[in-house]
Amino acid sequence: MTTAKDDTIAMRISRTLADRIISGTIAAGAKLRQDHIAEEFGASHVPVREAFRRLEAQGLVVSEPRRGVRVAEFSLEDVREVAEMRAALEVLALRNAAPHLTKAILDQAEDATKAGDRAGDVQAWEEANRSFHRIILTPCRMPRLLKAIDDLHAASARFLFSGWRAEWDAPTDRDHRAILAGLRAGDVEAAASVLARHVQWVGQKPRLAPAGKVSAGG
Amino acid sequence: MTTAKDDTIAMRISRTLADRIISGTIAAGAKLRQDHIAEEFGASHVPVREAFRRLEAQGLVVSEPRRGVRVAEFSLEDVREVAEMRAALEVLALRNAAPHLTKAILDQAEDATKAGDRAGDVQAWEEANRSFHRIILTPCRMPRLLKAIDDLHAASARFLFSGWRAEWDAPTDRDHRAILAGLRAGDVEAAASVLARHVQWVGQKPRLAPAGKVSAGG
DNA sequence: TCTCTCCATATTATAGATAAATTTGTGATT
DNA sequence: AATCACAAATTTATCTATAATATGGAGAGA
Repeated sequence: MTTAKDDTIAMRISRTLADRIISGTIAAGAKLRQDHIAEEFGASHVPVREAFRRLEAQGLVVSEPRRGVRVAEFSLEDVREVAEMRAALEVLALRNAAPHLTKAILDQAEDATKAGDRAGDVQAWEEANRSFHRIILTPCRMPRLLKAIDDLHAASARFLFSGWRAEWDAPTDRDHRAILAGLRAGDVEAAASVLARHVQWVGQKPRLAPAGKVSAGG
Repeated sequence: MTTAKDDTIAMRISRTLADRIISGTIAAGAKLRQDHIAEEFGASHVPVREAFRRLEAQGLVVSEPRRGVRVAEFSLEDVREVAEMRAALEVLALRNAAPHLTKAILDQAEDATKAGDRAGDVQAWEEANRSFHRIILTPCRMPRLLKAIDDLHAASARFLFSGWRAEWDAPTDRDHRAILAGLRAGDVEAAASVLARHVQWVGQKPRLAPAGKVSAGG
């Protein structure tokens, strides 16, 4: 665990709040009151405010000048927007990563896919999905791009956890395998094409599930 | 002027510092000392810290945990990365903006191009160039995308102002006109293709100019 | 019922205290 | 005599505590 020592309190607060917002623990539109958060973390409001700025930049909260910050609402339009941005940027990343992909990396990605198959709940599946994307894109060696993709991924995950989309597991592993097959065959364009469609899938208009319980199994 | 009243001190500081960094008034690698900046703005260090977080998210400064923040260095690789990201995102924005483009908007964009022709220095030219892109992309109605493009544009401008590239005016107005022609003809793909090449032009390896004086005229 | 004023709550900013890191200076060893 | 190591001091970021400012609502009067 290298989580604790080298980074600032503001970072810790921002990460924790981001997790809560993404997982839906804090609902969209909820007011974030800095005094309460400060008290909860045993800190003062100044690092909390810094955390707010970071979350604002990630698009997870919106800040009205003298009225505080609220968890950002996200409409279906927002989800579609994020999905299209992800598609564009991940394709770019994959094209630049392709020359540096080794068999070992692809094997690692395949492991992540299998972990996704075994996942019992949305959290575990999302974790595996994120891993897959990160593994095949990181070798592009474009740090700014990767950070942008990460932020977009968080926004997507928020949507996923909200329960608007019940069918979270079926088509994805097929896509993952198709991407891997393309990469193994050296057909980067085919892989990129599947990736673009795959990423935008989450932005497709889903059949609205009552969100009560997200079906866990197969 | 609505600049002063409704937004916070941190916003003002962050905007001013961003301008300085982009224009090169503060050199890359320079340390930003919060007490000095606080004193200069007649404020305390807390809003300065908030401004730092915002600049960090924009990629204009890098923050080492207990050692302060420095103006971000940018290598040729970074410039290329930003250019590729801009190309991908601006093409996406243009495709989504196209259905909403009217003749009035395109005329406005043409005016911006002409303003670029008349520009006597890099600042004025960059202003006009930025206007052109903003005018044709804003109708895409994707706020998150537009903000991301804006940040990337700032990073590009930083490179331009640094004097690494002396020839800043020649090919661009031709590109702008080609984009407009494509849009007027309803050929969005052609326009998008020119736009992608146009944006990446700034990322091409330039012939290193001694940066002493950037040639002003045509 | 509408409006104006007053009060309460929460954000924003300031000043001061604490802790960490770099730098400088001194001493010892080669 | 020079260089390396260790320690003290200054500088700088980070955090806490406190004061000021703005906003929203409630209550009273027209």
